[in-house]
Amino acid sequence: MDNSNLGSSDRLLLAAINLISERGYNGVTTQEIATAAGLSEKTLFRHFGTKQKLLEAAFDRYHYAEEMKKLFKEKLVWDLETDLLTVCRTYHEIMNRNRKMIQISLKDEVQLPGFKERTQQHPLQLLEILTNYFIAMGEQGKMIRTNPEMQAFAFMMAHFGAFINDLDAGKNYPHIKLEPFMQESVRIFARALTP
Amino acid sequence: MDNSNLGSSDRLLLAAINLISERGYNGVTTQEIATAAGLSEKTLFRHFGTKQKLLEAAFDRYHYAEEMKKLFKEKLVWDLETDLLTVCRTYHEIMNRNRKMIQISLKDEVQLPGFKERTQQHPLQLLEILTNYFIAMGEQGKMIRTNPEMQAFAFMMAHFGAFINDLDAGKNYPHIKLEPFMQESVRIFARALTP
DNA sequence: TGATGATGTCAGTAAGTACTGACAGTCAGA
DNA sequence: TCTGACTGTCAGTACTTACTGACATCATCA
Repeated sequence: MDNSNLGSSDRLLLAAINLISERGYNGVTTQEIATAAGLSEKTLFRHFGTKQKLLEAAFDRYHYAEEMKKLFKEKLVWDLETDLLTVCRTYHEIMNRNRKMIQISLKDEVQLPGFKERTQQHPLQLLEILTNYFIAMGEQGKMIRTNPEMQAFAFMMAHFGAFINDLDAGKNYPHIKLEPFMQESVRIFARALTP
Repeated sequence: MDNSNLGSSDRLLLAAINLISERGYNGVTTQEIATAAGLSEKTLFRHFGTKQKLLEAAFDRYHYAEEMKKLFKEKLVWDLETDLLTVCRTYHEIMNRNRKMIQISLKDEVQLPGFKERTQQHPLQLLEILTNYFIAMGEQGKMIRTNPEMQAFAFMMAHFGAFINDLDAGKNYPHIKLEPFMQESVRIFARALTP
């Protein structure tokens, strides 16, 4: 990765995220991070003071939140199959942007207060939005009215599972691709939930 | 945990699995493992030689495989809803037994050849079995015949996601319990896949 | 030119940690 | 009672690693 156009802090942050997401916090040395950033270890400490603060800075800078609600409100067209596809496309998009942070949070040897909570904010938000959407669809007679939250949860879990499964560059099930999976899962849920 | 009835090796293995699954390989010292086992560090090295070999021994001893196929062949009754419930119950059972090993494998700082592969053997097996089951059900006219592998994959991913989500003692969605989730997911897939 | 700010080099400290050797204690079984 | 297997203690080695201080370099800009 050539980040020579970026400032030193940014290069260090990116290198830290890359390495830590692959090998874990304790599996990477400050020396390695600095070298990967094309800088000296001394510079790393001049910028961030400690290794822990480097990770905190990376965390503050590269997490994306709050965009979920907006994305949904603007895009839904109140057709179950269409909307489910939008939802899971958006979901995978956001999860992919946060991929490395989620990987770090999964490994999670570090004791960063609020680290896990913040990376897991998105799924929680999505569950709430999707549940409300299912309820509204039920009231419009476009969906069966049985167990909206659990159904939303099941839909989410299917895509969460697929995302986690794909974290290591999709090595588990190499013949299964994301796009057809999204389409089939939407078909299944649409058929099951349509009155 | 009181394992005073077990032999020294077993106590060390159990302590290692517990600690490493929580904090990662590099996050735990041999001293801590020995203390947690109620033994001295020296004894740990007398038994296993190196920290790495301790983990390998734990891995060899506490992974469960090969039982999936048997379990299924004996239990299926060729009714979609019943069988799906059996499948996902068995799945969660096996995943839970392997819980700590899967956690270690997720953190995965260690370079154990074949470690990930072996912990991920079960899902692969299950996908194959479930796909063949879907095909057979289709031939019997008890299921729609469209995309059996992807449908099996979607069902698996839903439960894989739910399992991973539950790994940290179910802290993410505390109000959602496993059993009702299993039932609802089975209902969804049964409704979607029945002709 | 000279000052400033960011960086590199290098030597070094302090702590942690995997791992060893020597020696002693305990306890079951012959 | 003797033996042998197992364990603990303790001191210590060798290596790694987060982090620091002193000093040099270099580009920019007034």
